[in-house]
Amino acid sequence: MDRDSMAKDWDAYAATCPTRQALDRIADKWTVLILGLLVETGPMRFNQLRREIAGISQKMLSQTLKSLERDGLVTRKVFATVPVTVEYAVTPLGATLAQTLVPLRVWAETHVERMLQARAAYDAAHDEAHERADGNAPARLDAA
Amino acid sequence: MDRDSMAKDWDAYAATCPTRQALDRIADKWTVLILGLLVETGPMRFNQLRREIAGISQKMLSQTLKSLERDGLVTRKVFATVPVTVEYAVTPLGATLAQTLVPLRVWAETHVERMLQARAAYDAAHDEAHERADGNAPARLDAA
DNA sequence: GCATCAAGTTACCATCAGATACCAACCGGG
DNA sequence: CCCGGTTGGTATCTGATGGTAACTTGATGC
Repeated sequence: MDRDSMAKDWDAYAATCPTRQALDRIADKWTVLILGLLVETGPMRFNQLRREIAGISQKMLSQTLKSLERDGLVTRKVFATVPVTVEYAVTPLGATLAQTLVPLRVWAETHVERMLQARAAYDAAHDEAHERADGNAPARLDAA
Repeated sequence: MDRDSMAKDWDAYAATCPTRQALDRIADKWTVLILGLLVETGPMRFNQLRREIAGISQKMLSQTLKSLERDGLVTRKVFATVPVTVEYAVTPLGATLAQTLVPLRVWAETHVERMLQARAAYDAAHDEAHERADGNAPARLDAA
């Protein structure tokens, strides 16, 4: 009855909880972009994904896709066509994840300007403090 | 009207877009846990965070907090108490981010079992294919 | 004088991400 | 016939990154 129907107190704040590893996998730049694309565009081929996600390397793409497939978030379908074709698609489980990942990408696109402003202000304050503290490097100690 | 209220075509799928770096920072295990904790518990001190987030090292905590402060997502307040006390709190901007990060942690806690099942199935299929390269192998269709 | 707590920093090492090159099958052109 | 181009990867090398543990600073207490 209560074998696995109930969440058994999974806690991402516990070091050894599998949730920690899961979070590490899903809270990932490439995962956000890949799942977001697959969910919005539908099934895609390997090189199609690679072209759409500018700047991703084959290694990271294939590696991330393999992880996602292993965790049941995407499916991989091979077509024995002329040059072999491989199609990736999100699973229902992956779709539920994508629904929480897409807002993350949207947040980034929406608030990146504010972050850049904050960063510039922080750096300016730091440069100022650095310059007025001393014009030269006083802490020139030998490496112990 | 549209001085900076309008997003100027930021695109996380473009390799050089700052959104990519922003996404890399916010789509991070420790960022999810730190912001989630600060938003739910309120301002916290350094070692308090360290104790609550089991398994995080001082290095990663201070590093992540410094990034978050630089990007205007948390504030750092130093109290000149007996042993110096430092309090971290989320900014309004950080709070908006936390609202999209918390569901991510919740998703992980909710669906980790399904992921573990999928992973076990995937690994079993792989081990099977690896150990027995004969007979009634279902994944032996490609005949490579 | 020594240990202790707070909040870090630093050194060191294992792992990882990124760039590049290569592979295998197939096809079209010269 | 050989060259280059397509698909979907793997292999290699290197610089960046994450984790572990030790050291720092500064006051407090025994």
